[in-house]
Amino acid sequence: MIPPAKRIELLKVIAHPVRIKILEDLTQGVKCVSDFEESLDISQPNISQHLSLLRSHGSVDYFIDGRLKCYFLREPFIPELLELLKKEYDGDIPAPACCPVTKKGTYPGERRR
Amino acid sequence: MIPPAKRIELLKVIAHPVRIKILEDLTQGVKCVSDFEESLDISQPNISQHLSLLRSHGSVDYFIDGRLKCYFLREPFIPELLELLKKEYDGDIPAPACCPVTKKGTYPGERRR
DNA sequence: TAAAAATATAATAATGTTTGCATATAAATA
DNA sequence: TATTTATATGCAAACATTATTATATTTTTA
Repeated sequence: MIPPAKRIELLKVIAHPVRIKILEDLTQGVKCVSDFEESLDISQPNISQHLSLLRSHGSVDYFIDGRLKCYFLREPFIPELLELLKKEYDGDIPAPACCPVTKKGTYPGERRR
Repeated sequence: MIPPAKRIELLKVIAHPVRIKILEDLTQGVKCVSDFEESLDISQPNISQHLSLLRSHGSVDYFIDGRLKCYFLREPFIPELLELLKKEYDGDIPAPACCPVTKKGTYPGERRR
């Protein structure tokens, strides 16, 4: 079964260094826009744009409190993805023992890298 | 700790419907380019382009057997990601009980959505 | 009520991604 | 050796993403 288009879209939206950082920050708790101004070193409008994109994809939402907007994580897929991103692996998947098992059958050429 | 730039780059490369499908196919075993021609419904040059991008990021590699190129998964992060992508969640993360806990202190405005 | 603070929006330029198409390469076969 | 098969490459057009700048909106405070 192939992951549905929506989930792939979401993945694409998340896959940006600034947005990853925003989401990482949000796993620590609620943050308002000016908090991100401290941790992100990009302009305020740019932060708002990234937040707006994340919100439009349901990744985050906010409460309004006075003149602050207090953002929080909404999409349960995200914390697990962030965990996976940090995971370390030792070595690659081993190359398959022999090839090819394919619709075309086996070809006579010498196998090599 | 923030996932390093390389891993985010990789995520971005993976986050494309065709490439997800290619990687899904490869979790089933070795595939050559013409196998993808059957399962993907895009042109052969386009398939080669996607494979080439995946290879340049270390996601896949191939053996040559005759005139076939037999692609296989190389990046151990990928199978786990594909699993996670298929995972279902029921409902969003619950909104935090109260806000805001921020550098600016608590603002007097009424909290609301 | 005017000014300040916090955030958002719009327009734009720069950049990057994706695909389509034509062509190239390399190996196998006739 | 000419043809066919399998795959790759190069280039350009279409499209999407990103950051920047200026400005707008909303709320609070003076």
